[in-house]
Amino acid sequence: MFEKVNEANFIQGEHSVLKFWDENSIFDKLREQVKGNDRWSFLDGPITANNPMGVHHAWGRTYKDTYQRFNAMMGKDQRFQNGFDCQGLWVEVEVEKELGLGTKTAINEYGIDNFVNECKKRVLRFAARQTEQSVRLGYWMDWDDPDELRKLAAGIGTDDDVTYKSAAGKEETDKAHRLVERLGNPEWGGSYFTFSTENNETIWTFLKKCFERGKIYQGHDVMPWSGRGGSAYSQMEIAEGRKLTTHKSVFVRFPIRGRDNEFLLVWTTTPWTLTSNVACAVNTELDYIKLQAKRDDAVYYFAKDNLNFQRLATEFKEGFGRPEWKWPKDVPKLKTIGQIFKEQGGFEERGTIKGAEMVGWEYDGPFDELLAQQQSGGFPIDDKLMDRNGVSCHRVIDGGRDSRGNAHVVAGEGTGIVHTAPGCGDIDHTLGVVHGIVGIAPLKENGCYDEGFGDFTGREAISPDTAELVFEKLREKGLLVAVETYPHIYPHCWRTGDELVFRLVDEWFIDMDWREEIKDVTRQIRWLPESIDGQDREVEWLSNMGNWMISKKRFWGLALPIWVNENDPKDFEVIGNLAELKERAVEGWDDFEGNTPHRPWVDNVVIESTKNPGQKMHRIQDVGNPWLDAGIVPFSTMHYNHDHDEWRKWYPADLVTECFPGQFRNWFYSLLSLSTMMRYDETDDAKEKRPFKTLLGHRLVQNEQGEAMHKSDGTAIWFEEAAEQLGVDTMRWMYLSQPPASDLRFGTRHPDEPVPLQTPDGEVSETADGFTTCKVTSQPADEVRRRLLIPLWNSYAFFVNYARLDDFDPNGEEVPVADRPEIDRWILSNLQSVLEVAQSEMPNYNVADFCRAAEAFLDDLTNWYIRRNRRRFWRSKDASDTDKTAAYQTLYTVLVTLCKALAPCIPFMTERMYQNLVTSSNSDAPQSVHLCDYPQPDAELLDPTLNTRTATAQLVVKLGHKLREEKNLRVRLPLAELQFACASEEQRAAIKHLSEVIREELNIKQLTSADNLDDLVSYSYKPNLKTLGPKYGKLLGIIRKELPNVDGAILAPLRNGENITLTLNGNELELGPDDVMISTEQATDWSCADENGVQIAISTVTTPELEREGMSRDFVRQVQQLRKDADLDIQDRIRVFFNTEDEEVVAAVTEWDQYIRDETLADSISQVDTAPENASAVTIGNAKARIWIERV
RNA sequence: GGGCGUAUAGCUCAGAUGGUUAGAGCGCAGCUCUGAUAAAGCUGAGGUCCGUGGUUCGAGUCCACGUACGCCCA
Repeated sequence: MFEKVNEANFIQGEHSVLKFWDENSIFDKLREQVKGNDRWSFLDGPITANNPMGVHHAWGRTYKDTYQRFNAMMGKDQRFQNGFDCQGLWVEVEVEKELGLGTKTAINEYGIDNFVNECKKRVLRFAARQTEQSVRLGYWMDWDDPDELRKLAAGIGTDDDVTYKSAAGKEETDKAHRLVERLGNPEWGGSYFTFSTENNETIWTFLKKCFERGKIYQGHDVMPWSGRGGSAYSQMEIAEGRKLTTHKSVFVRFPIRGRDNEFLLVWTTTPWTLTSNVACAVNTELDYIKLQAKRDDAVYYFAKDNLNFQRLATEFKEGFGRPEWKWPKDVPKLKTIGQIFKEQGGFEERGTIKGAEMVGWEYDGPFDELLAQQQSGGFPIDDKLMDRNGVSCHRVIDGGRDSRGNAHVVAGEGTGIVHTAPGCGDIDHTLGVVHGIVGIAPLKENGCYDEGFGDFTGREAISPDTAELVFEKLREKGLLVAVETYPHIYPHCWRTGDELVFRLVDEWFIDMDWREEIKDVTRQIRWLPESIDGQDREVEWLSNMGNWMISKKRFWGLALPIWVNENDPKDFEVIGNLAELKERAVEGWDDFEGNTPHRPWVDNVVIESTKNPGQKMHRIQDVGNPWLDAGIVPFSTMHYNHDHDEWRKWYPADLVTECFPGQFRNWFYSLLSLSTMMRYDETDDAKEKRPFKTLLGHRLVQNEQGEAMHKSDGTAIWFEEAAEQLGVDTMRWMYLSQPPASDLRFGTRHPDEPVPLQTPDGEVSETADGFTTCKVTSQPADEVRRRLLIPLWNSYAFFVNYARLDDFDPNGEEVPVADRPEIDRWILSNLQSVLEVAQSEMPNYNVADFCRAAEAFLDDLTNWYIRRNRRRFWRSKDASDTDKTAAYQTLYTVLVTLCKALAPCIPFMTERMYQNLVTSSNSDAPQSVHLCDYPQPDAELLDPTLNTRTATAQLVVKLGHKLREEKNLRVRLPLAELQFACASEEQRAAIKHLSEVIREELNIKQLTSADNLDDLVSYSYKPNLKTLGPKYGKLLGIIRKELPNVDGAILAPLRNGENITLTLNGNELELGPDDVMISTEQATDWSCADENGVQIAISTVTTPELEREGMSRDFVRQVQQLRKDADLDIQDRIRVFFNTEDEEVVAAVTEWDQYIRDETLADSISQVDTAPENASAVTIGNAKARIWIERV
């Protein structure tokens, strides 16, 4: 027996389903059920376990869950392994904040071991949080118990033994860090953690292969550097951190040696680098102006084109290329150089010279008194350049061209004379090497000036005070020409927001000269959605990227397995795994053993050089780029190193899905590169090297206005806020039905409106992380509920509540489908079509199209099938009523099948429905909808003619409604006749076949088929331009104008398919039936319409008999409303009373007494002289009446 | 600065191959229907199809230039 269905209470229902799954271990049963079957391999991209989840994380996770659930219902064995990204600067930054440590020095003082332990703890804590949130989303993965993870977090850094219970239920007792390094291993199950020893060691394997191919090298280069972070940034990281900012830029003059009162005019946006100026670069082909200032007769040289160049004119008008990068309000428009000199007293032009003539000029630098400028060999000292120093190198050089042939020095923004500081700039550094000039690298790791820079020593480069000091000193020396505020896009640290500086560093790189191999692999992969051209984007990145900087001078991350000879920096080796390290170790192994291969523990293991026996090698202090951690997972999590056969089973993954903006140069890139290298010595087939077969990308989650949501201004929606206010099934459908190539406008958070959330543990007013929970509104969510969830629930409730009254037994003998009415066969046929879509689109990772088909089906179900069939369900019970049984069986089949088909998408609601519909009456059925087989379309039930036939009837009904509307004839008023004519015999047959349905829907007494409706309509004729255009060309204008005026009698043969000839404005034309389009207009007493070859006319004449019948239906309608208002049960009987002064109403009620009583379950209808106060005033026909009811 | 893409109703977007009166959903207004429905149906208002020129009998559609916006790369 079904349980009565009440209001949906979606969110409460979700919590009860979670409980049901948990108590009955449904997910475990699913895994058991598919174990050993054919495989479907999904590879999860690790989520950064550093913060709680927001709604933007839930989109991808919904895809992951839905495709896994679908494949599980299709019987596929899977790994179900979630991943957490654990290592890297982003964790360090948060832990630094927690601990109040601002600098690397502070971390060193705190103790690297303590700090690294805190990082591990933070990762474990947030992994626990994200696990809880994911479970709430209904995301089925092999989760660790969050409390077990928290237990491990608490144990890290203590000497206490911890007993940990793994996801697979195994218990193990050990020191916390020794347990933690093994998380995600095959015996324990659970999520993978990129800080695991398996993961780190597999990266060592990768780096060793790179080393064997000679791709690892140490670079001595100027790189973007974060002073606070104490670290260089790779190309990928810089791309994430570009911001619009303003700097004080400065025009400065350098006195030319040997020329009296003549200067190079130089401009820079980074005044701090002037301390380290070594040379000036010009473009040899450019014209340089010689300009004499009136104020002091000084002569300046700079590019001629720059004199009146409107600097940043476009940017002033239009901003810097992104909506949020408008010109800053408080920054004035930039002046031209000419204007600057005019304001300073005017100038005279004294001719021009070519840049080439200036090359070789020597000049005095602005800070030649600094020790660093005077030190032989530069700063730091370069042994090969001991014969020169900064001061002696000051001369004009040729800026040259880059690899694409573009000049480094161009006219425009600056002065055409580029201040060159090889210790402070990328191109500068290259130029320095080419021209054999010394470098001066002023900054230490912390971003402050080193010794040797006078008053600057110890100052922070990016501090505005430093720039002021530079200006002050230049002013004293008479070198300052002008200072201005200059807006530009400048690289910033992507996490801390700090400005980056350029600094000479030693970092480790992978030479990416094997990029063609990676491109070949990229081309073997299917990139979805097709519209975003993912493959092209990836290939383009691979073509343009530079060598991969993999080192970072930080603390928490992969310990790069590079050991360097202490006597010879060129002698280094890469170690491929811990066993190899143990074998090679000559010192420090015993202290290290038992710790994870992280800093600081691994740092003290010393090995002996192979090339130089007897010499010791130490590990470099750097940690690795975190994208190595995420890129190795197709190998590490599938046990490449320890169980190659197992790995072979799951590699390559069938699917990877992530939010794509940014990932082409991050995770996708690292996956492809690492996989290509890992397999280089195993296969030559690019297909065999691909880490995944298909990539499904999706775009970003935005607010309802289409703007980015930010944590900082309170517009980012926390996962719980949405889950407990909108419902998770709702959210999932929003994600799944959204085209992945477009941003999802999710909803709006109202940071000023705190609301408490109802949870199973009671009401909460903040998230577990301490954020106040605020109101979230979402029109898209409302629409999903209105379009999908509510109608589905109501269909289900309708079925169950009537089935209960009738004691319907779902296990009873089936009425053969062939014996059921057409409408039953129609909805069953439509159901098969939906299943066909599921079977074609779900394996194609196109769930959105399936969602669309399901919504369209649900619309047919509620607004046609159920509405049309209500009477079959509510008529009185009769055991031999096979038609009624057929109705129940049909709707039951539809609901149960739909439940299964939608289960991967909306797992909660379908489970609730399934439990009541199926398991309540069938103990043999699978215990959960998610343990069912995914429904397959049944070809026998699929009948396309049913669909077109019904569509034709629906079309007639639609046209009929339209005509009633136009003539203001309400549907309750019966009309006498509808005539129809059709273009095809098929349509005529369909309408005849379903004439009963049409009559009921339109409340029309009689349907008449006609060959044509000529007597009821007149025709109008229009030219068919598509056929006439090619024939008559320019005459078309005349034809269009004149054809409607031609006598209808002349054109009539066209309607019978005959050709005609006519003369228009002296032009003789021959017209065929295809050349003219004919439309209908109506005659008196009839109203006509046509569409798709179906033409109908309804009689608009009413009679007193029809009016009275219409009034009786009005009366019924009003009584039903009263029943509803009184909250009566559908089987309650009533007595009806009415009061009116209109005789027609009395006549109608008397005439239709039996009908009204049947329809309203009324025992009696009585006319009463006076109505009580609360009687309802209604309109019956055109008359007034008051009616009221009493329950019997 | 280079490359790619987009521009259609208040909002989100459809509109092969050029063709008559440019559509849908949401929102808005009105009407209708309703013993499951927080529904549904119909009608209506609302358009400089970014601008300018061109090709054509005919351009939202093709071409050129311009403008704005987005993405990628410097």
